[in-house]
Amino acid sequence: MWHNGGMSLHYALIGMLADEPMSGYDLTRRFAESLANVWPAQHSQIYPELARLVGAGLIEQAGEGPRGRKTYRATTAGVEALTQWMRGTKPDYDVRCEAGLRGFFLWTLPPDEAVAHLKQDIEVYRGHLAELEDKVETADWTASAGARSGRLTLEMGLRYYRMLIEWAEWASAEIAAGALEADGPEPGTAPVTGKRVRKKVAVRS
Amino acid sequence: MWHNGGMSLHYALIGMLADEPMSGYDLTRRFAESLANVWPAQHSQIYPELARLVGAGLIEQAGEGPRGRKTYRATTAGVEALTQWMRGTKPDYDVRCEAGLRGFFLWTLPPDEAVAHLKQDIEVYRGHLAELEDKVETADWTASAGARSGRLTLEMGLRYYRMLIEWAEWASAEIAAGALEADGPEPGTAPVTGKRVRKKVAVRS
DNA sequence: CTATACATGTAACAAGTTACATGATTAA
DNA sequence: TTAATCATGTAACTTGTTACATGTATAG
Repeated sequence: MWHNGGMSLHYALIGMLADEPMSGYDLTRRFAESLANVWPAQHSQIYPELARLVGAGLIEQAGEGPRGRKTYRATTAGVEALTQWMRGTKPDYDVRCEAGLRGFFLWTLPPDEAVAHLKQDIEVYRGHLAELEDKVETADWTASAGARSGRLTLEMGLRYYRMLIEWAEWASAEIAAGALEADGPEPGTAPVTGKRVRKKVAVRS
Repeated sequence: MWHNGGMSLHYALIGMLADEPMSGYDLTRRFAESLANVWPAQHSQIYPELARLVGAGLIEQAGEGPRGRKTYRATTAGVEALTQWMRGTKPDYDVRCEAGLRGFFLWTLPPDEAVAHLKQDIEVYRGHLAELEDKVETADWTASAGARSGRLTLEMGLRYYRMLIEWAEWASAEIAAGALEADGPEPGTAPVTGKRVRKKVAVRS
C-alpha cells in the first residue's frame, strides 16, 4: 500500500464512467449535484482530464449525440486502475474547508457579529441539508451499484450538515455567553464542554 | 458582500500573526497541529506567502532569533484586511475530502473489502479523535482571543470525527447487510434509513 | 425569433505538493 | 561527534479556478 498524491479527479471520472457511460457535460452535472459535497470540479477541469484518460486508454468513447456530444465509458484497464487505487493506495484524509478555517478567526469580530456570521453559516447549511433530504426522497437509489454506493455518500452529507448546524448553534451560544472574552463565559448561561485547564503553554522567545 | 476566490492561506497567516507574533517555522507547526483539520499548509507554501505579505505591508518583521529565525506580526493594515475578509466576503462553503470521495466508489470492491476499507478509515478517525480529545485536556484555552476561538474550532473537529466514525460504522453495517448488491439489503439485518423509492431516473441517450 | 439549456473546449492564472537545498543549535 | 530539531528558502510540477470562446438544439 503506497502513497497517493492527488489524482482524485482522474479516478473519480473513471469511477463515474465505470458505473454508467456519460458525456463530459453529464459528468459536470453529476459533480455539481452529488459529488460537490466531497469533491467539487468544473467542466474546464473535466474535459481536459477526459482527453488524457482516453489517451491513457483508461476510458473510451462510447458514442456521440447532438451538439457534438460525446459519451465515454471506462475500459477494462480503467476499471483495473480504479480498483488498484481503491485497494492499493491509502486515502488522503486531509480536509480543506474554508468555513471551518474562518471559525478560527471569529475572535477578530465583536461577539454579536461573530454570532451573526455563524447564523449566516447555519442558513447555508440548512439549505444544503434540505437539498440532500429532498434528494433522498426523490432519487432512485437502486438503479446501479454506483447509485447504491451514492446513497451511502449522501448519508454522510446529511450527517455532515446536521453536525455543522449543531456545532454552529453550540458555538453561537458559547460566544453569546462570552466565550471569546478574556474572563471566559458567564457561568451557567451556556453549557460548558471540556475543562478549561489553566496550564501554561511553552513560550518561545 | 462580494465574492472571494481563494486567499485563505493569505488571511489565515495574518490572523495567526494578529493573535500572536511568530516565525514561519512556528506557523508551519501550528498548521500541522491545529489548523490541519480545516486547512493544511506546508512550509514551502508558507514562507513565500509571508514574503508577499511583508511586501504588501500586511505583516512586518517583529524580531529575529538564532538560526536565522524571523518572527512576524500583523500590521494595522493587515488586521483591517483580515476583518474586511471576515466581514465583507462570503465564505466558500466547498469541502474537498478524498476519503468522502472514495465512499462513492466502494461499489467497485467486493462487500467484505469495502467493509475492511471502512474499518481502516475508522481506525484513522479514532486516532485523530483521540489526539483532539487529548488536546482539549492538555492545552490552555484561555491564553488569548485566538486560543479561545481555537477551542471552538477544535470542538468542530471532535464532532467531525465522531460523525465520521458513526457514519462509517453505519455504512459498514449497511454493506454487510447487502446494501451494495442488486436486491438491496437483507430485510431486518441492518437499520434502513430513508425510503428506497422505485422511481425511474431520466435516461439520456 | 429569441432565450435557455445543451455541449465542448482553451488560456491565463492562482494555489498547493513534493522534492531539493542549505545551514545552525542543542542534547545525548 | 552525531543525531534530532530548528530554521529558511527555492524549483518543478500538479491541481484547480475564472474567464474566454464558440456553436447547436429546443421550447415558448
